Amino acid sequence: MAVEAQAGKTDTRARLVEAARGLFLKQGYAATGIAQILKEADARSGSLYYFFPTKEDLLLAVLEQYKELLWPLVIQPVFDRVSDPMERIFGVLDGYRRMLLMTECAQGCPIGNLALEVAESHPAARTLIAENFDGWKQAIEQCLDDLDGRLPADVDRKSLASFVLTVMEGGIMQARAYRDSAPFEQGVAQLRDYFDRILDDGSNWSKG
Amino acid sequence: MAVEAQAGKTDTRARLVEAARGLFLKQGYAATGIAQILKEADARSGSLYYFFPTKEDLLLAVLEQYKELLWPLVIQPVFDRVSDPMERIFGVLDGYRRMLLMTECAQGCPIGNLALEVAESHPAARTLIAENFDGWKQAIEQCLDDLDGRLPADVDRKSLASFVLTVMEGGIMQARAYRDSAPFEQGVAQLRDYFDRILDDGSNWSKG
DNA sequence: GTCTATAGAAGGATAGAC
DNA sequence: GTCTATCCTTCTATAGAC
Repeated sequence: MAVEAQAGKTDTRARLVEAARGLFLKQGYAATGIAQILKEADARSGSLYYFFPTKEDLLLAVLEQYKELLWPLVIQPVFDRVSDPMERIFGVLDGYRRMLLMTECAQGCPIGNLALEVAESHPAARTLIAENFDGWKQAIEQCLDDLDGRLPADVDRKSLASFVLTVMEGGIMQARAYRDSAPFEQGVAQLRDYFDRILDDGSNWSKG
Repeated sequence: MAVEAQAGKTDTRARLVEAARGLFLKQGYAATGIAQILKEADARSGSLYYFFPTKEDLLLAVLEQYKELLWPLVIQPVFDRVSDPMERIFGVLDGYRRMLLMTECAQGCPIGNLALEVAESHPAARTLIAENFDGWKQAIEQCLDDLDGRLPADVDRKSLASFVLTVMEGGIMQARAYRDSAPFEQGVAQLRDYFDRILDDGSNWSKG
């Protein structure tokens, strides 16, 4: 009954978004051609331009999908596995470490890549990038709130969540530049050291 | 006597590098066309390909120039103005804050942009990007060494210098994504708070 | 070292049949 | 919604005169 409820309903749009997502991640936006996306998605240009009037609209669809997948793919799996709020934060960060290791530090954060490449020239994309960052930081902020009494009351949760993202993105950038995950791992370790110094419990539990 | 000591010696090569540098910074590498570089430099393609066999060679020249300009343009002016090692670090960071403010957060760190855009697809460029990062971190590391007794002996200077770069780059990325310098400034403030907690002098002098 | 002219491929996007 | 065919622009790069 729904508009697209027919059997054999088209998945072309989804294939195009998925192909574009992967290629933008590996090569960047400007370096990826429409023809390459079509080949990867096994689709023809008529289909692409039926769904997306311009290449930029395809980029926006990719960024919308990243927003939708943030919780189910990046946050929730960690939250399901880990209950301690502090360890949840570092569990999320560890997901990025794994991505670096799996790709030999070739691939990092897709949002970060696009942030630096298209932020200025594509205003609508920049907004979606900011919204992706917002969603990510809200997950971290929730962990900080859940720390309850362990985090001193005068600590700005939003600012600290923003700092976690800053360390994550800066660490990934260095890991990619050096093709070595060590700068990322060291940055995360410094961040943990910082948390240890902020937190009220003096047990230093996380450093063994 | 020297090879290029004639009066009216050509500056075409320098104009090409300068034009490419500015356009790569504003638009990225892939999004910048040769024709645009030629127009900006007021040169013709014959000249460009006389000096640079490929577009990538021009990129490498830009990255070499960044290496050469790091100290005279980024580090030395701060070191000349400020003597305290800790304030030198934050003086360098403040230079990036100024760049963000001057450009309404459109332009950040040129090396960081290129790191994420070309690191994987252009190996030679990636190496030069890493060398640029190395030079930057060496300047920070020198400040850390100059702190003498204020920094506990068990603190890894290299790792901490890497962390400063991580915070700088991650902060610039967020500033550009939000078109707001606040995330950068907050990140720097958190970094200073971290230093305050690490340093041996308990006076908390930097927080008033 | 610099010029003009242009090759040859790839770019994004469109038209119109089905 | 998908197909083929193609338009027009831009791209990187080259050729050859000066």
